[in-house]
Amino acid sequence: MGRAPCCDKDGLKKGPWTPEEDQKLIDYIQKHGQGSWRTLPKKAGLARCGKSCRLRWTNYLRPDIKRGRFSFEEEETIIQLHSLLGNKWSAIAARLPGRTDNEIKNYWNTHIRKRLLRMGIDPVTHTHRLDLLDLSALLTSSLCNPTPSQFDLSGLLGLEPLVNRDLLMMAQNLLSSQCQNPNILGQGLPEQQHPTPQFQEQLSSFQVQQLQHISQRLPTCPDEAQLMQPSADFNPWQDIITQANLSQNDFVPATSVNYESLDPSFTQLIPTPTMCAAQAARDIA
DNA sequence: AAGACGACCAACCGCCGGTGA
DNA sequence: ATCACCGGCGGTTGGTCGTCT
Repeated sequence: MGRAPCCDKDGLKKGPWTPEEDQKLIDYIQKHGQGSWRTLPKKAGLARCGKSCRLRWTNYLRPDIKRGRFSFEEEETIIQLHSLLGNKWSAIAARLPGRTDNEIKNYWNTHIRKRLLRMGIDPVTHTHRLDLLDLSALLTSSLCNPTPSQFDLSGLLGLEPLVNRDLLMMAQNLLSSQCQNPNILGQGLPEQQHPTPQFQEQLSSFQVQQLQHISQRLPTCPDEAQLMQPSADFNPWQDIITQANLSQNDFVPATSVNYESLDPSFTQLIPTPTMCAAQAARDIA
């Protein structure tokens, strides 16, 4: 049983602050300084709880607050600090003069987090994800340029603990179409490895044209700089995630992959998701 | 024109740690 | 050692506004 909320008493106002309330708070703090939040509202003539006053002051009324859009430098700083500190918003805010923890938290959740996801970066671990195009790259290289040993699909099953099984099946399905040799892929799989009817339905809406479309939009001969910096408004993984109606839970962070458990021919293709995507696009084209 | 939808963000909520009685 | 109080923190909510259909 937690403590009762500090402002559940009758008569205390909640919700948005009016300009008059703001002015009362500013006047009081300019005259007496901040602190003693519990008693401040009464002294300042405000029908608010102390907590509400403190929040209003620290997040909005403080004179040293910098308003307006975050600069590119600030954004980069937030990303770097978040990779070190995690969701320690107050610690991050302490290193960004004029910005509040609440503002940074909001900005992270509404802008940066989404941008990282679009770039194929896990916003929690700050690492690239092992995702569908990683798999497609692995499969493409292994199956479309086959040697007898690479035709053995048993090695692919080693990926199964790492990736949603349906996702693995989808990758196989995609590439079986691309390789125009679906029989190869169907061989050697135990019955339980085949996708559920429900998932097959999903697959039907996610056809090879989509991947071809994506491959056309990738640079044909990307240099390393381009590979490492996917365009902000285009991310092939996001397209695929959207098309296939997948969720984040269908993926595992690349850092959690046990590379040693994989066939060497796969691990050499893993370096970055972007590299894999470009390789897959080249192979398909 | 209007309703649906999503993005944004101020504000709230519950919890935690520090402190003093 | 225990309890109450206080300030602070991170997660979540809900109102507002712009865009889309």
